[in-house]
Amino acid sequence: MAAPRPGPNLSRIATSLGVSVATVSNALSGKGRVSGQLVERIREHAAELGYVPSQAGRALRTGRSGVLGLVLPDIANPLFPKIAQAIEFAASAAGYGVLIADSRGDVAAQTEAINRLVERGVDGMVIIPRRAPRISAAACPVAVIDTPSTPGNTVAADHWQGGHEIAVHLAGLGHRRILIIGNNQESNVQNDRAGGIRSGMRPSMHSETLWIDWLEQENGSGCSLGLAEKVRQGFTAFAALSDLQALRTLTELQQAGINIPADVSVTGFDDLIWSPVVTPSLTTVRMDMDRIAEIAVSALVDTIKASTIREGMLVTAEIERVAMQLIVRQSSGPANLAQKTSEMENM
Amino acid sequence: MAAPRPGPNLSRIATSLGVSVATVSNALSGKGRVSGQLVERIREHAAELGYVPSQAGRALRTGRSGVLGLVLPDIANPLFPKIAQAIEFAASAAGYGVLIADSRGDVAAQTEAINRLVERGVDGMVIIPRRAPRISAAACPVAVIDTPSTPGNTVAADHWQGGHEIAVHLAGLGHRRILIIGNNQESNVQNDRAGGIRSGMRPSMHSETLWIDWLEQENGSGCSLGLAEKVRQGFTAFAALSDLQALRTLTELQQAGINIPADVSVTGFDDLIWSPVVTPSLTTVRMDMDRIAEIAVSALVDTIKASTIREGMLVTAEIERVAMQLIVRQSSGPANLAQKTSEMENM
DNA sequence: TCACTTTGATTAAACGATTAATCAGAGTGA
DNA sequence: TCACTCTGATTAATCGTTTAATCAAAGTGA
Repeated sequence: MAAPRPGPNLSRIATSLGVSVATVSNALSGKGRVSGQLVERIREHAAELGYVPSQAGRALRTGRSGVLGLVLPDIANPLFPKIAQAIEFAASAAGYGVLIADSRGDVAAQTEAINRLVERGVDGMVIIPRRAPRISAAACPVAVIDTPSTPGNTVAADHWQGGHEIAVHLAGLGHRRILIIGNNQESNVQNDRAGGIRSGMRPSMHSETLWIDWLEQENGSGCSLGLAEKVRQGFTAFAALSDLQALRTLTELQQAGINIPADVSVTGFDDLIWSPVVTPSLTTVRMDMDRIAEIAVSALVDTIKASTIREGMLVTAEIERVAMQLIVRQSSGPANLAQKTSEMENM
Repeated sequence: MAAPRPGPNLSRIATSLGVSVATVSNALSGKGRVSGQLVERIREHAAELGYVPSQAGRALRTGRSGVLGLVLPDIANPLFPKIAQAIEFAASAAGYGVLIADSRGDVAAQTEAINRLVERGVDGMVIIPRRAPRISAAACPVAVIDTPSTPGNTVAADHWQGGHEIAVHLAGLGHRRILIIGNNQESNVQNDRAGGIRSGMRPSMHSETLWIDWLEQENGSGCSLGLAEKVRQGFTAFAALSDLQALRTLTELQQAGINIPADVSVTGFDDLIWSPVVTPSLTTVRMDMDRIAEIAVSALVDTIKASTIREGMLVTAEIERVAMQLIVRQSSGPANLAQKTSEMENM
């Protein structure tokens, strides 16, 4: 009735070679004391038989599952593919598998999702929170990727600096009135990005911030952002806090007959998949997700290896902020101003 | 040195209540023969201690890990969040965890990714292939989600019917010349969608197909699609085979000063995240990923439970095609023709 | 009362790997 | 030759769960 055995196991290899299981285990893991000659014979034979160690057996004995959890409270975020890919890549390079857990945006379900991961015996988890929920200390090491200003953050892109780059870029192009377009004011990430933009503006410049969530609460989702009116008010640059909002901005302006970048400039954040292929292609700022993931995972793995028992704790990394990179494309250009004196100031 | 013990286990509960481990196991699983009274006492005490069964121990004994693998050869596909979310939801409802594996587009790495999953002891896997690579029979049941026309497909959206819906919609609006815009001709999904569109056209209608990959191989990635020229040639409808291409089409036309939907119509596929919020919002066709995932996962789980040993096989489901739903938004409208006789035919 | 079934529990053997402890034999120096 | 250290291997315990086999006691029918 019970499952016979799919593949070969240590003892099969052992009896087949006339040695003990311990020797086989030692030979394959490189621990213990086995003569080089025998090691080679065992390795060869194991490869021949297509031996794959049973994770279950190993996990039971060592107390380590070799699996990390990835918690995404907002899997629908278009940033997700990049994050998932980067984490999966870094984890599998470190010999770990990645178990995903999603709470479909529901904050209450996040705790449940985390518990599910713990029950499955993950050795640690990477959490990408949204709107900074309190990370309830789980029963394993936890690395948080959000933004440097979030308490408990392990590593993240330097969203503030990214915003700064955008502002400096726009200032250099002569823009004086910038409309910052965000989604939700409670997002730490978006706030840092907006703060960074403001910090990079010159004293002579002016900015306003428009939060789409507020607007949609009044006018319904998918409503117009009223950007044509903003153009009339003298805004020449629209700095969205995410490429999704940048796209929305871009198309709304285009539909209103406003030319980009001739009339106004639009910038985004994150360099999402569509950014290079829309017309005009989007000037944006990119986070080095591979590097962030690599730092987060290696910090997590270090903590896992250091802790003798499975205890809950927030992981810290040496480098906790990774610079964002400005990608200048077609959607940003020189400000279309009556008096172009501002360019002079730049020299 | 070795991990002491994080939580309580069966034997701790057993000794604490003065019964045997087997009895505790039976009481908690509802198998064997235990008096109702004792069952209750054991359950209470287990809950009190916060007992969580060790997956490792269970997996070792039963040969089942309770984990499914999700293989995405192209995780960067913007469709991924929806798929991942739906699969994860269906799997966790069925009591399974989801381990992701990605090959970063590299076809060769796909086999390696599958092997990694097998090594981790997944009970089965869901594979979403791209460009129909041969699914090398893995050492476990496999459900394939691609398109009904792919051999070995388990369940998928009815891409053909989705295309048909698009064509009927455009025909009803009076369009006569349709440009189908796809990415890659080798994709089964895109071919089925295109075929569906052609099948829904009336005899009087004409279509051409433009494959972006070809164009980019000549002109570089991110190049113009030359759509303004197509408009001059009399095309009034642009049916993209994915919302990403639809977006590219939309913005290129807008930038050329062509109004949508007044001058021409644009449609997409998949109802991706930006489709409702761009201006004009995108007419598209949506697949019921939740239902597809539910069918795939439950078929997979059935097969897993039926097979005594872990054997490789392609899973089949009762329902293998799920209808797509047309979402009419602002980007499609009546054809702007010189002679509007075509509308008459529709009556 | 005896043979037999039913009930409610226990015993013990796996599953497959890791690893501390042990051991036989060979080599070494005095 | 004796005592000692290495080397290279084996033994056996252990992780936590499941489950077939066993068993004692109680109930049943003749």
